[in-house]
Amino acid sequence: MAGKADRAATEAALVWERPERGTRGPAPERSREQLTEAAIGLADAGGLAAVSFRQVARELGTGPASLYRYVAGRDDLVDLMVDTATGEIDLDAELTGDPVTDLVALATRTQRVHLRHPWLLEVPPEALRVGPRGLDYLEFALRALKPVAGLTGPGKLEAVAVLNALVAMLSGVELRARRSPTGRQAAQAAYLGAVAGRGGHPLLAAALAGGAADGPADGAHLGAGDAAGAGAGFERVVRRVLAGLLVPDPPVR
Amino acid sequence: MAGKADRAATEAALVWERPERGTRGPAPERSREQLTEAAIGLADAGGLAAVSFRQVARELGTGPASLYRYVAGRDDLVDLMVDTATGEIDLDAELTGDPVTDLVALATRTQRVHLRHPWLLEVPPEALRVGPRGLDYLEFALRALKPVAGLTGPGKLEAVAVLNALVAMLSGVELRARRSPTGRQAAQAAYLGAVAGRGGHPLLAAALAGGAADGPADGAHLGAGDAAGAGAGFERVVRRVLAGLLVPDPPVR
DNA sequence: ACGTAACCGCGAACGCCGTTCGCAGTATTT
DNA sequence: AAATACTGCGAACGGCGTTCGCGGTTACGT
Repeated sequence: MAGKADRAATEAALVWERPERGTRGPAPERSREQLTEAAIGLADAGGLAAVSFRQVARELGTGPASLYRYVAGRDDLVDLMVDTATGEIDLDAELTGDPVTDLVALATRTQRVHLRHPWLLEVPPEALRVGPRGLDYLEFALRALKPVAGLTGPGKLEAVAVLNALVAMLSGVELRARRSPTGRQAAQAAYLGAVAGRGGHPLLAAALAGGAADGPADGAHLGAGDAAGAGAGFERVVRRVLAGLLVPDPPVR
Repeated sequence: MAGKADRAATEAALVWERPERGTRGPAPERSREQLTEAAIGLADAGGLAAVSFRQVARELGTGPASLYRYVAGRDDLVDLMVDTATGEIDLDAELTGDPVTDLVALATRTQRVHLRHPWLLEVPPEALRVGPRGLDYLEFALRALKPVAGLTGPGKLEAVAVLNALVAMLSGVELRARRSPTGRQAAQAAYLGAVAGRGGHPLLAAALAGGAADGPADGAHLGAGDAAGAGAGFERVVRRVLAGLLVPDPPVR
């Protein structure tokens, strides 16, 4: 009784579980890989918003409806894009055996991918989206975490999640620092400066204006939480966070 | 020469810099606050996607076009929503003087707001969006960070950014753990389990299946990076990360 | 005092979006 | 040879953000 409806509901909800093509009809003229490639191209150029079924279809010389033979909807396409980008992270690096060092290196390689594909930061993190390459990534990170004693399995996964969130955020900072500020961004900076001068937020004003020990810090060229010597600071911040997260016995105070 | 065009380009790009109403015409029948309230109501119920100009207008008994008298576009509305939600974070708490303790407390209060307004996690972090209450929040965080010696001003802002990213991620974990898994989520969990059983990712399989020291960890009830005893673990993780981030001299190795 | 400039409300419309339907054509199974 | 399961895709649906333009209203400039 439940069999059929049950199967229809649970069966193949994710792309990874659906076969790329059936065994019956004519050979498909395109492939998931082609769709993904076209979509990533569009996203690299114009952000995730530029990835519409209509645009992707145009890129491939067909109509939007045709894409549904390869993919169940836009979500599937994004899944494929994310997993493909994840696959660009090099997982062949040798491990030194020191988890912090190895994860910092992994984070650096991950950030490079983020900088190459800024749309990754626009992907809504609501639904998780872990495909085959994502699983390889997790497995690699867990391998790097193997020597850590004080953490349970789920605890290690949580550490990886923290690392990913950290890399994403720092990549966003770096991206905004590189791009010449768009209208909105300039407006935010201006607003921030204006409020800082208004006197109600002295510490914020001080933090924005001064105190850069090593880098240029005129202040206005960066966004809000963005003010930081991002380039060289990346490894430093990641290392510190990981060190704090992985120590067997946390500092008590 | 540049005066007019320049002003038109830079003038009042953000909601906070535009007056709520002019001095000329009839009094507006509604207010930005009402729009914001309606929008937040819709978002609380149906996610950020449920916040459309048409829906908000319907909620207020008018047409979509009318809203443009209060707000320049959807982005402005989201700005208002975020800042209003930020205002729900209590900033009247006494500071103990220990930055880590004070920031952990702040993080906990922030998480409560995230859990009350899950749509906050769906807000694209691309554009920063810091309004008046956001500034108050930053000022408060910087006040808590005042005793920290080894960090420059921008460095402190960076630390706050890390904290926020961390809270957002952990809130997402907590939210997914509470909600009964939707179709997609269940599918992800099933896929994860299937791959774990396939043998190619032994460490991942182990991490998913075992090793929960204190909480229920059957594995399937959680998503991918989500496996963790999230509830009680929140403070622990935040404390560790902050401790690592704020130590004057980072561990060398 | 009064003309006019600036503002409010809003119906109608534009161009985009994701997605569904249905049909003609094609390859495989029975 | 019939049945079956697939492919490609034109047409259409409902929803979206946003713009235009118009009639009515208020306050400023003189």
